[in-house]
Amino acid sequence: MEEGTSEVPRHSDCTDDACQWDHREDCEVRQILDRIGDKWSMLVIALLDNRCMRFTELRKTIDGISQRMLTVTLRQLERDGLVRRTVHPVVPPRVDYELTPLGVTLHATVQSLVTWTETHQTEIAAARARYDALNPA
Amino acid sequence: MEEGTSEVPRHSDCTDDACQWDHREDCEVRQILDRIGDKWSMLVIALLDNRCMRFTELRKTIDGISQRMLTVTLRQLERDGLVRRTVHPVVPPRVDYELTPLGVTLHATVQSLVTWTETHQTEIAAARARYDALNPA
DNA sequence: CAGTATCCGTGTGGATACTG
DNA sequence: CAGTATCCACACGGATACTG
Repeated sequence: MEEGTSEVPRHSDCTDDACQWDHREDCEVRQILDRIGDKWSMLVIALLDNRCMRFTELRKTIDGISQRMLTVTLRQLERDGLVRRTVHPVVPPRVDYELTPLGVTLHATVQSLVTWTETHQTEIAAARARYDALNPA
Repeated sequence: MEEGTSEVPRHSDCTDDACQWDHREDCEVRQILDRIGDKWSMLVIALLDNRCMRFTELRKTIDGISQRMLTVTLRQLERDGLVRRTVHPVVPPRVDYELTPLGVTLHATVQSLVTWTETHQTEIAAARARYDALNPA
């Protein structure tokens, strides 16, 4: 924990305003980006937009997710303050999940990334085809 | 390859406009998001903004990346049409990397995610601390 | 229903050595 | 300098079984 290095360690010769974040392994931005970039978190965030969903409802909607990974993902998102988990003391148990206000703001940002991907997926597919044609296995 | 299911398989009870993409495992959006969400791609995209950089320059700037992973990451980005690789036939070799126009558009989108993270990282840290306090290991 | 617990396969990525 | 080529460790995540 070398907290002594108090300066923001952006790379030394960076003079560009757009280069706002550093690139250390322990960079907090990267910690959070790793969460967002994991296999399932974005799917859950996207689904919970404006909506409250139950565990099984999420499980059925997200194709291919295992019970374990849904639990793990929801716990992480809850820990990060992005999702609120509400347990109803009934039998059988009922647990609702919804975005927190913080989660809602993330959803908007993630949505723009999704939109970018949708907009450009044909270009990317074309680029890949071109590359693969020029670079045989 | 069940191309027969021509309908977009968004979850059946979704009536929300914000729910624009489906959640299948083979969803193209997810393929691309997986690339963007991998360990190093975003770092490279972020660094190449408005700039042309050499291999070693990237290597030195991105803390913790191995030679292998930088090569792999750059090749994937090149294949996706996001980065252009230029080899100068000199000795010793010189290879420059820069964003393509498509890569530039992605950079803008990624940057908004980075900005979100920077803006909210203290909130997330607080939420984690709160959660960890309530949920002992 | 909404989980936990356990086991285990695989892919991602790190370390190291070598090369045009 | 800018890579390839191998080898390998470990975290991620899937399958299965069990439970309050």
